Amino acid sequence: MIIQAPGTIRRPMSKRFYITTAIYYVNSAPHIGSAQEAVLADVVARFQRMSRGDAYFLTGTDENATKVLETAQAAGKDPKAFVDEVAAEFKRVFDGMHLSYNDFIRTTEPRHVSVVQEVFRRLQQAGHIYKGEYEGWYDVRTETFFKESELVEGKSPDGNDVRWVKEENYFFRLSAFQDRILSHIENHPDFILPDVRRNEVVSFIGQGLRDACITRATTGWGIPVPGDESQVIYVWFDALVNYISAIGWPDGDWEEYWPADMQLVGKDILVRFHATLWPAMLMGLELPLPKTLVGHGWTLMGQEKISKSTGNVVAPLDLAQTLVDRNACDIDLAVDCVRYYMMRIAPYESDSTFTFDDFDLKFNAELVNDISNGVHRVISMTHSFCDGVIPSGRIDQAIVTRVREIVSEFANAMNRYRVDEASAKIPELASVLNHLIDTEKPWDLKKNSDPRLADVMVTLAYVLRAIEGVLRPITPMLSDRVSGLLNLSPTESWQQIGADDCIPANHAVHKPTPLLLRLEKQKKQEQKMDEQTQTSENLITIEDFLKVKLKVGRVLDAHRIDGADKLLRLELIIGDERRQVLAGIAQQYTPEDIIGRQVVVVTNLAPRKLRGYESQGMILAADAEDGGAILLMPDKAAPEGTHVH
RNA sequence: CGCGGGAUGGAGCAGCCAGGUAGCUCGUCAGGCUCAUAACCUGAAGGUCGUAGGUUCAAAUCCUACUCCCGCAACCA
Repeated sequence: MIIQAPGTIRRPMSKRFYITTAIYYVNSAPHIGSAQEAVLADVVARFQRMSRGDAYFLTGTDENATKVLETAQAAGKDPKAFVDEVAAEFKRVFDGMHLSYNDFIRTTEPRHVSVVQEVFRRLQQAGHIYKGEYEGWYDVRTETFFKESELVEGKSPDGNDVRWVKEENYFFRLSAFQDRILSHIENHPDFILPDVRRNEVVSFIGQGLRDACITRATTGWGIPVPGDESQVIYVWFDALVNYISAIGWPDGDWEEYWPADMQLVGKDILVRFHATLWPAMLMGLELPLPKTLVGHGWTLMGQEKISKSTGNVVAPLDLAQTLVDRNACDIDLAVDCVRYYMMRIAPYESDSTFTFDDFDLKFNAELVNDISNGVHRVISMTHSFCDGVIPSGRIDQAIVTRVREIVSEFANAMNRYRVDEASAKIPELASVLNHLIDTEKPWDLKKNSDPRLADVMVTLAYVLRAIEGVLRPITPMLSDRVSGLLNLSPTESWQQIGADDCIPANHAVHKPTPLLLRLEKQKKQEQKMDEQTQTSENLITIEDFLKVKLKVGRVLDAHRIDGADKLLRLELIIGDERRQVLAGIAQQYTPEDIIGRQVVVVTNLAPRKLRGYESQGMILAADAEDGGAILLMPDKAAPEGTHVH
């Protein structure tokens, strides 16, 4: 959805306000955390369009990772078809969330690929890229490099033969930019926000930057290195370029956009990429750096980080749909309510927490009780006391002052990209409205035919109009409904908010209709059903289970591993087979404890290397409450190698 | 001593950088109102601001040490 926001009709300033999100890795559809970042940027963009008349908002997808190829193949799909599918899903969700992006870039698009290659060429010509070698002791069997210090008696830690191997790659002289980046950070306090993140960046860079290996041997997916088809460009080096490829660099009118005013990314990808590699790349290209990088925190699900593996993913559109299903409102408003909630809990310095209970709470308390009901009160009274016409009267100047104060606090927060702070101003404004109603008691004025009724009613309409305006960047559809009820056109520019003439004299409003309805307490039954659905989705068949080969084994020997305080290296005998298995039980069990004991072993688990040792299986243990492990063992001795079901 | 963040009434948070009566939301209790969606408004109770020292006329805020949590990184196959 490319939205021509009302504000953009006005003549853009010499340089446009350019805002970007990170581009999203196409492993799955956006969850509430990644969508939140995009909504955050959208809110800033919409605010800028209202306040300065213009903003250009870019988002997109990151599609060139080598992993994409594997994921697609695992799903039995052609990689291009796979990324097309996921990118389309991102667009569907972003459109559904009312994002007003001006452009959606995909890193597999030719317009991006050619620019990445051009960036590579220019940096190479300028001497910032050189061909180098990765070299080290290579274990051919496990395809792994080892340092001299990691070798055990001239062999790999697993006992495999190793040989000295060199692999050629291209390197970017990141180290050469270290001091320039540091001094830029020092001279531009707003370059990295918040402060916490800037400190992290400074500390990271201060430890010394190493040149970055920016190419990989090709696997047939990714952007080929110009002039060397045997290699593809490392996915991060490729992805960062999207911010300039999307605006047409090096041709076209990219200077209208660059440098970006605000680049919004998660704290995880700020330090190593957006605040180091990216500025260095730009310096190498002799391009100015973005004005501000914002590294936001995470929204956690309860106590846990949102992740696919723990299954706590909440799809934002599904969350909106639950509001519809619970008869709170229609889908357009439901989406806005999710947007509102996301902004209210938007993490900035620290992480924030999402819970369904908190969502219900803020929905009822703020969106329904304060805002929607406040709107309804004013419109209803206009009808029951003034025949549906806002009379002409004098707006209370004390209220005007208070409203303008809150509106300007909102704007100040938005200009510092503190959308969380800004959105907290909305219930404040609603509270001005509700408080005013209760203190002025229009019903008494009406009963006593007090002429002050007109003044009060127009003041109420004035506050309502301001709420409509301030809500607009966050909840555009809800704002439309409010201006609709007021029978006024949407507030277009920020300067109109709280203006003296924002309510026409003797203005007829529409009939009151509640916008949002309260949510009843989620019944326990429903929650139970949710749980059941989840479990049934997680059920496996007996065939699935039988894929896991479990056998009884005995611990022949056990050793601690230097530098590892949780891991034990166990020598197991399983039937006539011997295996080395690593287990994270060292804090509960000493080697002496378990030598000679029988354990249950998963024998067909793919081997994995830990601390330089290969683990060829997994022993079963229960999770103790304190996070420790409780080993499972046969009730009575069973011959080693016995199958377990 | 791997890096970083945090500890503030029952819950979730702000205040700390630029020391000076401890604030917000939710919850609880009491009252009010009736325009409105059992919504709204007012008031009250509830905190020795993790612990121990220090600096200062004055410390939630600055300094030191300690305890406990949480991210990341790893060593949770």
